[in-house]
Amino acid sequence: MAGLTIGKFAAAEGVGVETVRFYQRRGLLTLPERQDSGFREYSEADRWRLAFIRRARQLGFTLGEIGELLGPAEARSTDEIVRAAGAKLEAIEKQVRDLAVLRCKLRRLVQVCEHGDGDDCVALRLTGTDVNGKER
Amino acid sequence: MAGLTIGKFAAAEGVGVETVRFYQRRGLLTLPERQDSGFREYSEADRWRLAFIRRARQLGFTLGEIGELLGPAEARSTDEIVRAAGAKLEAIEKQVRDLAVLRCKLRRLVQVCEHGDGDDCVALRLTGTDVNGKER
DNA sequence: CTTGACTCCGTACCGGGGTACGGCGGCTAG
DNA sequence: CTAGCCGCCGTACCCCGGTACGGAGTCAAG
Repeated sequence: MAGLTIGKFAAAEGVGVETVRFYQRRGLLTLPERQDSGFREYSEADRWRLAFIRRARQLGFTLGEIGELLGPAEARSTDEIVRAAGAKLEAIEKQVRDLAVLRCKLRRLVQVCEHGDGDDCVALRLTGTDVNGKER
Repeated sequence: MAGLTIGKFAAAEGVGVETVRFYQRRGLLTLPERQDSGFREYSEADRWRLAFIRRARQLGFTLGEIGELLGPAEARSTDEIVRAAGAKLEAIEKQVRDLAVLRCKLRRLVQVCEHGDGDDCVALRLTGTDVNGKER
């Protein structure tokens, strides 16, 4: 059954209590039921929602994007999610390409420097011209 | 060729004036000569330094790391640069691997959702570790 | 009943990387 | 000479994603 208190709830998804409160403030988590004492009481739906947020974060979505996926209609269609995922995928792929370039630059830097004659390779200088090719 | 005023200097490397001042505050750019008027006067060495910073940023170094590479002795050995580049390379490679996983997840998400029967694929569910529990 | 863990709330803070503001003074072209 | 940039400075603000603090109230075990 539900009835998780914030600590259990947070622990269940491996985040901190403060993080849960933070997500609530951001409107990512809906305001939970309250016990008579005023303590928050989390349901399975809440738990699912938090899991969604964490997974989406791991997938590279920002909290803002997650908010858009999650609200405000609460009834985001699968379609929208797919589109968002598609867009994110594009972004990720670009990022991967960029990183590949970067990795390549760094590799060359290391290589050249390691058995170049030292001074020849003053501080990343080579990354500006040779390696890069075009730089702004 | 020296004697660039801050605006020209910044523009020459494609950054904003405020950014140059910001780098100066961070100690990434050394305090430049001043004209009698008090205006900053940038030399080629400064220009090179700024270029270094921008390139290093593009290579994924943080401003903190750049600061360590650049100072305080000004005479960082090639060795140190190489080591830093090597370490950065490691980090980048990890990042690439992570992104690859992520990309894979997103791809699966998109694929499954696109020709699954819709409800089967409620929002990112599949990407998690077998989350059940349905919303609505 | 007491103690200690948990929860409440607002607010402030962290690090990263800038960006903007506002009042002032210098510089240059018309 | 004067308008209109450009530069000076400190400070404040921005987004992002949290994290921490402190003084209350609550709950369960001993």
